[in-house]
Amino acid sequence: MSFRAAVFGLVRRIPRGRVATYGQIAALLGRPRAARAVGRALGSAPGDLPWHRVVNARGGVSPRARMSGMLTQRIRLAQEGVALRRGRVVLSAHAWRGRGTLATRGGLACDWR
DNA sequence: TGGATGACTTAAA
DNA sequence: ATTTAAGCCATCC
Repeated sequence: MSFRAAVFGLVRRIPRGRVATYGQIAALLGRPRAARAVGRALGSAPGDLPWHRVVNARGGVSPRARMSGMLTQRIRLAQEGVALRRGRVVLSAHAWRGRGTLATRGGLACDWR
């Protein structure tokens, strides 16, 4: 399975009203330093993928070529109850804890602060 | 095969 | 709080 497919699979497990960071996704996939690649993968995500639930380490909507995407992301997040305070998601309140995400491989604790 | 490309991240200034 | 610089990486061409 390609890294990309794995990313999609994991993103689909993020519950409504919750968000994950690029780094978190990468870590959960066993590639703690592939955060950047995660973002790149989302660039070509299927239309039904809840890509809007992925934000950067600071809880903000990462800048991108087209502004429309950022707008959509903010709107979609708001629609499911994820509010942005000063332009950032309050991770302490909406961060996805991804428990049991990788029951198979051990020692993959998502390390975030 | 090799280099370019970002929806990243962290450390430092 | 902001900005810069430098790693890091799966894809794409």
